Amino acid sequence: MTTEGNKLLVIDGHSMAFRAFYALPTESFQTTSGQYTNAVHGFTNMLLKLIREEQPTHVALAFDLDTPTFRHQAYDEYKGGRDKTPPEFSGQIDLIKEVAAAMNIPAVTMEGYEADDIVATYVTRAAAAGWQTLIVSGDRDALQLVSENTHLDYPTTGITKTVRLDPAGVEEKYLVPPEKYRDLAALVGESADNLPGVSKVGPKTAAKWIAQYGSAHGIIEHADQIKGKVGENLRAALENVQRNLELNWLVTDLDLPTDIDECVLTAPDREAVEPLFDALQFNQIRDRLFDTFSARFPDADLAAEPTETLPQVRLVAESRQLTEFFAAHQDAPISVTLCLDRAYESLSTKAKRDDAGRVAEALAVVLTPPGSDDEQTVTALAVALADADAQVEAALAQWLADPDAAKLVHDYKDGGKRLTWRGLSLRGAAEDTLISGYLVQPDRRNFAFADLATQYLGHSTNPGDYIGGEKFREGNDADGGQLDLFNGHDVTPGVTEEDLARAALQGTLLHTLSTTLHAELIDRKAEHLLHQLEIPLAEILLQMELTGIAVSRERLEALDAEFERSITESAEAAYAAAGREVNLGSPKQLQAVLFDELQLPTQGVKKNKTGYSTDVETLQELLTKTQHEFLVHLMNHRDASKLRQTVTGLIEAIGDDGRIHTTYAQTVAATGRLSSLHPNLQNIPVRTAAGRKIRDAFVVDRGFQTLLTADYSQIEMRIMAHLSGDQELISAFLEGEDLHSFVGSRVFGVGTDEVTAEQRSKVKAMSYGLVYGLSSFGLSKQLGIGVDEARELMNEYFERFGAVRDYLRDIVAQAKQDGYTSTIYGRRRYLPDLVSDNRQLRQMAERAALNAPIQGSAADIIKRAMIDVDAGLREAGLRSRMLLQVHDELVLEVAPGEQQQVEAMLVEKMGAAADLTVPLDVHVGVGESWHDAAH
DNA sequence: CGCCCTCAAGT
DNA sequence: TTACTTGAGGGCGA
Repeated sequence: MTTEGNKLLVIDGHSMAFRAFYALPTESFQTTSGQYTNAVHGFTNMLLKLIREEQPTHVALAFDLDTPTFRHQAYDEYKGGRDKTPPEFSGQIDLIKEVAAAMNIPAVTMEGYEADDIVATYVTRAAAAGWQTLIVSGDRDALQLVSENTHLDYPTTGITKTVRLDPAGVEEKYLVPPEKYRDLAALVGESADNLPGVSKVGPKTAAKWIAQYGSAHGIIEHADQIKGKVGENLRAALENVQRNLELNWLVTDLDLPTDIDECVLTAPDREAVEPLFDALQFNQIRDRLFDTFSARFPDADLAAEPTETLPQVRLVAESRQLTEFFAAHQDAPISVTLCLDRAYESLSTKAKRDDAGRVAEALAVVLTPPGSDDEQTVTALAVALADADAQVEAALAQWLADPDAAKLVHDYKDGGKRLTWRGLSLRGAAEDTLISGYLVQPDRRNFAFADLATQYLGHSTNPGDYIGGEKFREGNDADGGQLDLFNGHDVTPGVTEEDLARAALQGTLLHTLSTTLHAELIDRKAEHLLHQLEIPLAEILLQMELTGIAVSRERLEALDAEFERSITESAEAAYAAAGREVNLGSPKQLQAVLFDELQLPTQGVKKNKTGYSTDVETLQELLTKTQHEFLVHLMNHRDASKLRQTVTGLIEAIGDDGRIHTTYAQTVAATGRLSSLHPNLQNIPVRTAAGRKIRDAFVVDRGFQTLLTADYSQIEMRIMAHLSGDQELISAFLEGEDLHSFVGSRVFGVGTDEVTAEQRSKVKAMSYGLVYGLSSFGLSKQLGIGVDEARELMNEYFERFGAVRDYLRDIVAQAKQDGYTSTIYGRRRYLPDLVSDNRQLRQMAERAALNAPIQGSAADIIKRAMIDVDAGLREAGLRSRMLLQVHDELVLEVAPGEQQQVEAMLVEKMGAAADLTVPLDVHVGVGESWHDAAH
């Protein structure tokens, strides 16, 4: 029975599900019940796209089983060495099969065979019947099936991008025609299947041989004629090649449970789709599925669910509309979303990042009131910033700047900055879903609004541009047709009606999302962290970022030149010592020079994934052993390069105002710390003299008297004393003695003034190490002493400070029980890996559990201090201002005549920021530069 | 061009 | 086999 015109789509389900799994982030695709769905999501999308675009008449999915196949029986190590399937993936294959069932598409498996064999059998039958076939598979074995009527879609990146291969395509890409691909693969080997081939033989050599001898068998027969090293390798690996040939041959005559005729595509089973997609929380995909099939099967009952209704948006024409709107919604917060300039989206990521967001301007402000139950659609107002009249802009400006007018936002700090650049200001953030999302899930990487909406509201639509930038990942190409609804024309320069509607949609979702997240925070009694700590802090950080810190361009440029000279000199000296030029910044090339050419001893040298390490520690050890001159020049070169890199970064970051404006990331560090970026001002060198010169370039600006630094001394050990309640440690701080001398005296049983420098540095390393979960092994390495001596030191330490040991033990046990750690102020960090089967993961989580309450409490304390200091400055009517925060240090710029008052206020407020059983010691310094102020 | 790795700066 | 970060540059493969 020949049925010309039929077209079969056959998909290797396992390989494509895996591709989908790695292409999409797990954390963005999780149902409320916790089931991950990223692979299901990606796979289903891909399937629908293929059905829509390829219009197949027949569709089949092939899957592997967990049980061994005939290949495993023939070769024990087949597919050995593969990582275990990630737990997030498990169950998703079954869900994909359920999706297939709901769509009436067969998902075929065969005991003892792989998905590939099933694919091969379908392809063979379809070819015999004269059908066209499209294979979709991420497994290279499928290449051998390509023919005139059978093409292969092979994924390149992710799952969205594939390359379609016909016989010519296979030959172009893999250098041999499809029917010879097996021969090539057998020679080259297939690492994914743990099948080694002939060493040093890659596709090019293999293809050359195949051209010469016709096939792998031909090559084996003539193996003795092949010259050189590769010939030897070939003769040594003949068994491999034979075995590979037996294993990479696909079975084409399986007795499949579903014949190709039964794979005919029919309408999906609506009764099955609805509950399944409800459970998966796939709303957008459901619409797409019904759209796809209703075009194909007009008679089936597949009318799409009513499409989402975007909110109504009214463009404000006169200020009265705004004042009435504000009056009507006085009692409830209004969400504020921004339409950003889409023109910047086409810029490269590099260009966008270099200017740290300064490029994407706010073009329109959209204000959305809370929705009500009886009213499906709400009406939002939009103000076009480019062509609003003066009165409208004034009314908007007044409301935005009013701290008592409650707003809902996502990323207050970013939005506030963009509005400031347009001459507006933003105050009165009642809720910020960026921050509440972070407080709920501090380990999360990405807090894009759309992703939070997807996770918490199951709303996988495109809310468009919003405060915080970044469009919904799925992009617009899938629903590009929707633009027609709005004719796509701009209602104000750069902004279409759809943009406004999507911003308003985000506005309505913001109301729901903030309620959801807020409820979670109340549930864990952490709501005060949002309203009393993080949101007030965001306002302060916004001001600090806008203010920036003055630098001396001259000093930086002088340093740049100085370091550049030093780089050149040390490089030349290094080349002379090595006997040749080498890229000193390349660990790989250094390995060659150090260990091959210079023959430095490799014994005991630390290794990493690429071979012997070339980090400072290693280089220092080598220097001690060999005194080789190259090492000195290399290390000088390293130092100078690193310093120069910092300096050039700073010079590039100088703004038009002569100041450097960092950006604080408030939702990155899982412990609650801030981080600083573009540029990072929290890792400016300080330990070396050359490095400190860089700090000398941060200076007080005209109109101000001095820079001032205020830092907490040993805040983490003080928190340790407080949390553990260790009387000995507490008394150390109460007596105000040098901490490490005190600890040393107790550990070594001598008087505080008899502790030697060596003893002091040992217990100092130990004290700091404790906070990070240091082991005796680690301590021995750090101090360069034996493991036994390190263990002895730890025992002695814990003997004297027993409550510390108990605390550290209990904190891990408690975290294991609760699933999370808490800071003094209730900031949680969830550590699911504490119960992981993987020992390394588990131990990492245990160390994180030791550290999180301490580092996190320190972060909370300085945040509280910043809020109190800011209030102190304002209440006293001072002009002095905070510029930087470096974890336990604040840098301020002091106005003339305010120094004494500011100093006293800082010491008082920072000291009182937490009520611990030990005092908080604050050290203050002033000076013309950051370096001077720290001394 | 994007991704992974190594190295190094800070608290 | 010590926590938390940002960032540059090399090397490799798509």
